[in-house]
Amino acid sequence: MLRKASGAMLGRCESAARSLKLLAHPQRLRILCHLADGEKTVRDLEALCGASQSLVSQSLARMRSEGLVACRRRGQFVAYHIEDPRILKLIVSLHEVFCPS
Amino acid sequence: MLRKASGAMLGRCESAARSLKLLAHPQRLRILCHLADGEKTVRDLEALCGASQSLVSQSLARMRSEGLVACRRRGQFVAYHIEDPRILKLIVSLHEVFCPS
DNA sequence: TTAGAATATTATAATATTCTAATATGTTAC
DNA sequence: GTAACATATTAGAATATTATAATATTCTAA
Repeated sequence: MLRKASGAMLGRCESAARSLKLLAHPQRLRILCHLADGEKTVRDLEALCGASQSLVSQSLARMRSEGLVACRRRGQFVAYHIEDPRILKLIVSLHEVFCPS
Repeated sequence: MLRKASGAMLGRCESAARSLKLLAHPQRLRILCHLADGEKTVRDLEALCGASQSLVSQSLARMRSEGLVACRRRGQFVAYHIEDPRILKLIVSLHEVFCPS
């Protein structure tokens, strides 16, 4: 018994895919994994991920514009955290699935 | 306390990102959601997703080449199913996160 | 206010992805 | 065999993504 996909399903897949696209990149995924561990500054993330300042900043900007992360200034630094609780849940799931202990 | 990302983490992010890239597309995500519901033929998926034969077949081929799905011939048809149990888990997680009941 | 460090932005070349159309292959029924 | 249907593959234009380099902004300390 095949039911045509509902409009709701189409929309949810669009939306989920848009978020997933941001996770589907090694650099951004690494950033999110580190943020899942707690707030980090751009500088921290550069060091943790071994990526250039520009790339880290661009990655964060893109994820910020989609509401995945948010930031606040801490003195000289800008500290980022995961803003969307759904993304945090996904990172946890990804860890369970891809990082068996 | 910042620890540099381990080599293992780098590798796992690469691998997870490679899989996620295949989920991060509305058309392919729809296909996977339908397959999570049970085996489907290419023809079924064309109808369910409202996509062209070529596109559905290409999408399936790409996911097949990465081991996400597998297929078997059923008479005149070819029926696909989710092959990688990790992908099935992810689809379930995505449903929990993006499709609140 | 100036220097220097941290972050953001912009432009761009290189590369990858997506979708469509055309064609090929495989299967069943006759 | 051939017709008709199901699936796969190929080629290609349109578009999107990525990483680097260069520059701009924002803050702090002196």
